[in-house]
Amino acid sequence: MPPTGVPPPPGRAGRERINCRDCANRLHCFPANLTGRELEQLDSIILRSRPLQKGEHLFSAGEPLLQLQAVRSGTLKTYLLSREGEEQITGFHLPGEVLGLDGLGAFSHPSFAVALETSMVCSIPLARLEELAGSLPRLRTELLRVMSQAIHADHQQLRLTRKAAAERLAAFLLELAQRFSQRGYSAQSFTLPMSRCEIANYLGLTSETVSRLLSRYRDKRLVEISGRQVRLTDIRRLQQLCGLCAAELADDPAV
Amino acid sequence: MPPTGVPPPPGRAGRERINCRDCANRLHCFPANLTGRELEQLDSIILRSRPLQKGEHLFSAGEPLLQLQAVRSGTLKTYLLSREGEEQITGFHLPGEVLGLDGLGAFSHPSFAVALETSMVCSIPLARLEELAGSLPRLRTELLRVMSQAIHADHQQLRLTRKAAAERLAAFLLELAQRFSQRGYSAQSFTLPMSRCEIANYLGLTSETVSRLLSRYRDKRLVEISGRQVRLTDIRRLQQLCGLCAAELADDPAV
DNA sequence: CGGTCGACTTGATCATGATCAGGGACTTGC
DNA sequence: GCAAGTCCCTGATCATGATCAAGTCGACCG
Repeated sequence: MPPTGVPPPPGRAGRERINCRDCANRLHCFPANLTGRELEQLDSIILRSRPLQKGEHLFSAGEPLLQLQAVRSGTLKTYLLSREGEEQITGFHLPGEVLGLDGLGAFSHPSFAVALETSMVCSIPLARLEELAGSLPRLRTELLRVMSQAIHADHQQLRLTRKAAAERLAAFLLELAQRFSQRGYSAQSFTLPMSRCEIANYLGLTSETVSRLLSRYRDKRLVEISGRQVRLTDIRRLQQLCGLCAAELADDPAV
Repeated sequence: MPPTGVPPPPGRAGRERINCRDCANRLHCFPANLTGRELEQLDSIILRSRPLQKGEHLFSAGEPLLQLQAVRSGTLKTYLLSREGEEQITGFHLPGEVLGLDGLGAFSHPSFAVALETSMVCSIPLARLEELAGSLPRLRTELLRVMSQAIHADHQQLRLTRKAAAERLAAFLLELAQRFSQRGYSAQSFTLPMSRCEIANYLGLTSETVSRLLSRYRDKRLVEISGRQVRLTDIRRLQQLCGLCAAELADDPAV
């Protein structure tokens, strides 16, 4: 297996006492806008458990939702399972991203979360979080921010769904690159934490189509691909592609 | 124009002082689980403004988001506008449903909301809501519930996207029926508040496909259709259809 | 080392739904 | 009344991406 897409955050040994203040993910995580004392209070209710191995589930649909969970390192995917047993991936989650938001209302998970590689997660017990939210206005604001971002992201994803396959995949790669870059990794060069199949599922395509498109991108010198290792060699044209339709990729000599 | 899909809630004259306690939508709205004093406090910060006419915008992308808004009567749609000017409908909103959740983080609307028919809306100023949330734990829970439901609904919508057209439309009709029914109207017989074009846009189809499918449903005696007036004559088989693919609708003699 | 397994790639064919085109029903305004 | 406009329906054709079918590559393992 190729190396993982999301190595542990740079500049931090794994051994020391982990806390939010020093966490490399802080600015992309839940407590992005909390300060000093607030951060300490939040920190004091957070639980950090053992790493999840690749393929291990963090939670499953139907289980009670007793805590929100934030990715600390690694990558997870969340997915729904239909009655017929079809998996529908609803998201890939990088460090700093919060899981469990879809079940807060029902206090029960509607979805599954599984690690795509060895991953660490911070757990925030709901009962204590709600209690703390009473005294920390900024924490409330943060909660709303995180949830509202999730809603907006879902809408964007929904919008993508209507575009041609080539455009969807380009947008997916660019979005991944941007998220890696925000987290201090290269935007040009990274390792996909997920399989072609999972990308396809997420984008509403088949793995064959994803394969073919990646090959086409490679032939057009937009990307270099080797297994899950990706290098975006022409981000500009990938971005242009996102505004165009698939036909334009095939026909336009500029692409 | 045909009669509106969502008449004013039964049992309430329009003239008296409107409040949450007596509102027909209460149980499907924001304050579903609030009681006595809590309800009064929430009620005291809510503003009710003049009705929106069909086609009037409640808000537009880019505008500051100073209040959450709940549909009191009528129907609205929310949509995103791409740089190229393409509209993507993100939802149809019946009485009791809350608008603006996608922009809470940024304090600015990412989407547009427009009335599909004459509609009334209750506005909840954000500043006062956040203040009130500090003292009312149950209000905080409600906020989370509403947002989390929105996220879950978006995931379901995303899941639908992968199904065949016939299935998507059937699921759409059934979901609408269920929402009407929850609000005290008939689940069998209702008037669509939106055009074929808008249904198509929402479902990621074309209006031609929606038209054809409705005709096919009619031929198969699953529905009766007259303009925007819909009668679901065989809900059972529509439900079965949701688990099947389009081919099965065409081939299966049972359908 | 050979063998197996899963992930990935590539080619050929097919079907779903988009696109293009035309016509009808109904509303609104003059 | 007629004209113009919008919404809706239906038919014909086309293209995108799914499906079916091999085959390759690399990792892991006895």
